[in-house]
Amino acid sequence: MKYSKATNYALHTMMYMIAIEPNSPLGVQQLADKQGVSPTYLSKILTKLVKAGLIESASGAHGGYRLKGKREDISFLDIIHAVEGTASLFECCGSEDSKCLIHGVMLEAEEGMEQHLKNTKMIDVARKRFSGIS
Amino acid sequence: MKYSKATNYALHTMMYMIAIEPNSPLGVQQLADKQGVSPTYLSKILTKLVKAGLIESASGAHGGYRLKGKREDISFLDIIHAVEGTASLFECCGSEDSKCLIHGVMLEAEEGMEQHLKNTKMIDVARKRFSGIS
DNA sequence: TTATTATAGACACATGAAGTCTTTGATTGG
DNA sequence: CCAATCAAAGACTTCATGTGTCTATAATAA
Repeated sequence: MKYSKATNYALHTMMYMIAIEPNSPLGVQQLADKQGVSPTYLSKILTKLVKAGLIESASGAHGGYRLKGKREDISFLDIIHAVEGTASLFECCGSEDSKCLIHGVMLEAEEGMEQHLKNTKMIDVARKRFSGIS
Repeated sequence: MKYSKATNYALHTMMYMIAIEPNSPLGVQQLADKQGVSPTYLSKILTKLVKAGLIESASGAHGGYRLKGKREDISFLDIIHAVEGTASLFECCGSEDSKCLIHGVMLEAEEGMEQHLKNTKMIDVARKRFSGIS
């Protein structure tokens, strides 16, 4: 029961892209260097963010990744859902959800966490302070 | 990023033990039958609950597992921590926590979930309704 | 002493995370 | 058109963990 490292990479990469002002495409090589991770691995993660509609990609020379849509709207939950998926954290007695009170409590708790991740926008954190990539 | 099946088994077993009134020892065979899981596997899970101080065990004939302490105090979080451990769900830039704002947000979100699991007592759910084991 | 019951550990298996490598496809610049 | 650049996709490896099973050991009651 842990968030994957991929989620960590995705959050830091998105934080960087949101924090810097110019919205020109960034190469995966450059982004990977900042986190000490291989470019090919990071590209697999970023592709998930592309498919989720958070960023867009451009092939060819001077291509790379760029924010898509309004940077103010992107929440922590958007990125986490893109990487981890949207399935519930708790599976109970074979998807007969409504009857199981235990399942209900677990879902409420999970919603409590997601609510905070949904309300917290990346840009709010980016504005507080941005020192490099950490 | 999912809760283990072991947590599910632990929650249902504890819910059963809290719901039934007589506090006589229950054998693992009996408890395992209700959930369709092997006794030896369930015993490994219950041993964690013993070490966490939630229940106590007795060997020998007419032995088994029994609630320890006050049944009203046991929360969902107690059981989850006993099975899953108490480590944070999110690991960031090498445990240099305080500086990373992303880590801070993730911790706050996790605390939101834990708060709900801590405030919800097993007995509250047990009193609502208890139909068999689900 | 024997039957019963929990505990512990070794073991096997499946799954998913984490990462590498290679090929393909798209785009730009000359 | 050609070559360089860059993302996308898939096969593959490795490792850790969850999920069990099985057996032996220890404790307790009749």
